[in-house]
Amino acid sequence: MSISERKSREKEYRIKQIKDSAATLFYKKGFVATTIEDISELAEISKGTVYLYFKSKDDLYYSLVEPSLDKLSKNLIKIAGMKKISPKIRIKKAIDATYDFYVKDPDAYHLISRYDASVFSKLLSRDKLDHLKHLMRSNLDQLEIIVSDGIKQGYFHKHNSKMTAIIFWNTFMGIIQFQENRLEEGKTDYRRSTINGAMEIILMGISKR
Amino acid sequence: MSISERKSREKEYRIKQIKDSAATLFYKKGFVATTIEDISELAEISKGTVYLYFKSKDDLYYSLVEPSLDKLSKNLIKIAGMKKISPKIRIKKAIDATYDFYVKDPDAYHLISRYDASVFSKLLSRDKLDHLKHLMRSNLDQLEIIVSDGIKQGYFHKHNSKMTAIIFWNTFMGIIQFQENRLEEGKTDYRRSTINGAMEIILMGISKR
Amino acid sequence: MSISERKSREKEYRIKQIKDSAATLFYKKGFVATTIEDISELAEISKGTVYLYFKSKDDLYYSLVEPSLDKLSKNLIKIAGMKKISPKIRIKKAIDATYDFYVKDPDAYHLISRYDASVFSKLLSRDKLDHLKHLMRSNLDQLEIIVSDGIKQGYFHKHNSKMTAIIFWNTFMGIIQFQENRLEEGKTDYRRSTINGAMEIILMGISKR
Amino acid sequence: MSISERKSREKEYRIKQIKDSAATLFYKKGFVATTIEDISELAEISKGTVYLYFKSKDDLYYSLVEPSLDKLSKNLIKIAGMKKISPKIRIKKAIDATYDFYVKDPDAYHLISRYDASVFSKLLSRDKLDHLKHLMRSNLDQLEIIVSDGIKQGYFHKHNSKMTAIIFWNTFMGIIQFQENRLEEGKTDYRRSTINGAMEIILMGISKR
DNA sequence: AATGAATGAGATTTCATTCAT
DNA sequence: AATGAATGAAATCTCATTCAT
Repeated sequence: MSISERKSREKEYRIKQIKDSAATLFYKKGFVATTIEDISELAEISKGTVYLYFKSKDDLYYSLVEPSLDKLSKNLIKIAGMKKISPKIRIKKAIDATYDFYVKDPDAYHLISRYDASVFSKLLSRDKLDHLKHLMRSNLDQLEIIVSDGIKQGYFHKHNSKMTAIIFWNTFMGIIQFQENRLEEGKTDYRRSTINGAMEIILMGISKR
Repeated sequence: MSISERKSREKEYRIKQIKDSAATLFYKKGFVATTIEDISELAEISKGTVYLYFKSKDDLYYSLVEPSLDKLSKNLIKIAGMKKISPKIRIKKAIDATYDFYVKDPDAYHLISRYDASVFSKLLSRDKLDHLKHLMRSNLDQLEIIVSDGIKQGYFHKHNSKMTAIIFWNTFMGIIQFQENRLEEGKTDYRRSTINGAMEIILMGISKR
Repeated sequence: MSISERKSREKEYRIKQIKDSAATLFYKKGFVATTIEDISELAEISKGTVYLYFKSKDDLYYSLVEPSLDKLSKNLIKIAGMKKISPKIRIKKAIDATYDFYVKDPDAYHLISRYDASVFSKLLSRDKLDHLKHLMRSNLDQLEIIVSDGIKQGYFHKHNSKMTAIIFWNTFMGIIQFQENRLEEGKTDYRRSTINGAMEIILMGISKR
Repeated sequence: MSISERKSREKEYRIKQIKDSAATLFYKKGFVATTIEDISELAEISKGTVYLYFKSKDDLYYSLVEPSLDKLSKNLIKIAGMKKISPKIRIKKAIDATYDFYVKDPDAYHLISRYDASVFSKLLSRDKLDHLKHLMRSNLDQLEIIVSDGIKQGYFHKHNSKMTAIIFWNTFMGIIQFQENRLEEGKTDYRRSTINGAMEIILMGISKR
């Protein structure tokens, strides 16, 4: 391993350290309540070092949220576009993709699920804010597309497809939140099964027999 | 009217002024971004006066959230207890009560719907926090009771009743949030109709035919 | 004296305290090297109080420089406009006005004479910076007008009037600076007489005999 | 060329690179606003390397100002000492030397002309500060010597020679500053001609006919 | 009871300087 | 000799809370 390779690897590691610490704290205490000092202490570096790698606090937040959200967004777009696959299956795939994203990067998921534009409207630049909003909106759009396909193809009852997408989306978020609270209290992990059950109910509710 | 009566009435009015202003601003800008000065200006009083009636900023927040949440909570408990009425109707009544609460005091509703324990865990005392959690949990519990009754009485399929309650609850919150965003963009108001539609779908999903 | 009168008077006094401290320190150490903490300590108040009366550090600077510079500017405009008075006398009046300004508010004078746009271009808003530049430029313009009149009326040799104005202006500033250094070393005060002498030389240089 | 020779030459070059970059930036943005990083980037070296050759930021500034000022100072001393040449001609020579210095190394000139002891009194050590002051003072002294000779030899009116020197010096600086501002605005370059004109006026003012 | 001036702790951000490689 | 990552002191500014009037 060359020196530059090692340096580059150490740099990557340092960035990961900071991002991990930030994600943990943002999740635990919220964006505003988390200070750069908190982050630097958890990452066991100095305050200045954070600014070596991230232009500002909101830049750090953005760099944490954007790639994960972007990836999920692209996955959902791909799934929504699989027109040959039945809408019911596609819905399940979309749920799987979202759950997968949640399991692989829970911190990022929480940042997204807690996302509250009003908190950041002063801190994030217009561009960044709009981009995040766009991604958030897109996820809902993909679900809507699938539902809409299901209606057109006669699988689902005629419902407002946007509304139906909202039902899926919010139920997902709500169950994760609720089940996590249960987990904290030391109970059995029913996250995946509850999600599945809930999605079944909604699918049942919208499907023709 | 005696002098003390008038004084007492003025005091009540003053407190209402402060609470209204705080609720509006907490909703519009979020808890952290709202300053005591903002609140006092909107209430047309001085900063010091706020502290005459409320111990601290978070005490003000708590006194805003608690009674509203408490009232809704009591309503839902009453509805859940109407064992003679069919679970389907009771669900609808619960939804009506929540929607009513939302329409009559949107600011308070938003405070509740955006309630994020982690943000306040540093600001609110342990008991206050626990009490709020308890009320939030209770609302879900009432929905669960109704669903559970519906299952026992053979109206609904056998599902996890807690999960079903979550579906109702989060769908409600999600639709309000989404439709409000639409309203802000100048579009038609579909809040009530979308709520109704969504609840129908979920009821359809869980009901036997 | 009513309570509000006294309060208002105390407020004025507080503002004066801050301005005086700021002017002293800006002059002694320069704008950048002077911290808000320095100012607040000299004024025997807290940091926060400075921000109670001034929006920002540059706002404080601006509020210090602008009125004084504005007053001088207006005086010079008035003098330049006294077309019935001979240019020679008007030049002397202009010098008197500037010296008067210097004596009455030496701190403001020094802030102006040290004014270096490049230092403030990052700190002062475009508007404020442009306004200050405009005032500085105006002073030179008035001198130019008088010189120009003198040339038209045959009193002065044909010279570039702008250049001649620069000679007057910079000689004034340079002498003050030099003589102040001498004063610091405990020598006799020759400020006024040296200014007079210098102005005589320049007038001699440009006048026809 | 031996290895040590090459090394030494490279070292010289490196130092020149740093100094040039620093001079450019100090002039363009001012001492405080210029960061060591800015300088190292312009010099195309690393931050650490700057500290290999200069003890500190102010040491770099000093090493930039001192030699330039020293050279000008020596030139003026030489000119002032040319007792056989008429004072009028010597004044012109002194102006030429200063203008020459300005044209050949404008960055250094600006560092000197903007030199403000108060800003550096905290940054530079006592001796360094005193030495710079001494050099600045010397330049004025040489002009004074020439003027004084002119008075003694009956060419000039009896004036305070120090004051007359100040007039020359500050007029020079002021004109450069003013004409540079004009140049920035895209106007014609009148620097040299305006300097000449101004010096003529002052000479006229002090000369007997 | 009401005011609002004053406080000062604490947040974000910058940058000269150091030091291990 | 050269690098540039890391440091941490210090600067600006905000705002919940106090308190004299």
